[in-house]
Amino acid sequence: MGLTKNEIFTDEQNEIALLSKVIGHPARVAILQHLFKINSCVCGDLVGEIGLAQPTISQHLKELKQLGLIKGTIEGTSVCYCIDSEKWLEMKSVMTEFLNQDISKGKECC
Amino acid sequence: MGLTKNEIFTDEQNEIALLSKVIGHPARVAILQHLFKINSCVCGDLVGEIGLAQPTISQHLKELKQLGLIKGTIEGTSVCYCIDSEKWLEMKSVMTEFLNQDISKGKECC
DNA sequence: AATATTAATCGTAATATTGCAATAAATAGA
DNA sequence: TCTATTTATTGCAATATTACGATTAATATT
Repeated sequence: MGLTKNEIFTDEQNEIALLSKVIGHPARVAILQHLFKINSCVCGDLVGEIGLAQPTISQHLKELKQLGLIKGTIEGTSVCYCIDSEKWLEMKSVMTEFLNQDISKGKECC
Repeated sequence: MGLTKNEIFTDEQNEIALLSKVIGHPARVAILQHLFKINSCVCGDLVGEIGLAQPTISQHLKELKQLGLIKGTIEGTSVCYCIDSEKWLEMKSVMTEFLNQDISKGKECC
């Protein structure tokens, strides 16, 4: 089938999965890291920075944008992208809560 | 092509992506949450807990196991699964570092 | 031994993802 | 206006993922 049955899961489970899925590709990780590294917008040099073809980068940017993690501004003939800090903090909060679940040692049986 | 070009990315980028990819499905999120919730091993009732068929659950468990996030112990005719706390903490560390990248407001341009 | 129970594996269908060439769209500059 | 530059979109091929029925494997129970 290839179709995830989202309807049987909670909103929280679906949100965690959706956020993680977008991070789940090294090109998108690289794009985000680059945006953090230059600590500003990137206006055009992403294709040179990451080693993928322009349409491929464009597609990854689209996914990041759709989720709201980055925003783009048209700047003449090029487009400037930067992290949407509000959405980033929201993701950080959701993911941190998930990751911080306690592992109690007492009841282990494996 | 459908084939991720892992070789052009750093080990760190690939690790972050790989970890996130496994979390990137609500069934696997639900399995992990359930393991945390019962705070012990789960021996057999996962198919009833999550609403997916037994082979599907088995497949998701396999992926979680392959990454090392859970471990299973054969217990008679059933199998007990629990979080591998060492691996979980490792993932938490990698993901937290990624998520904690600083968003400096000074140089925004979008 | 025969049967029941449980989980893994196999096979398969449907859908999603990745990547890129070709093309289009939009603006800047000559 | 014409051309160059840059990004988005389209179309397509290859591979991956998701889901499940059928089957297998392994152990428990009778």
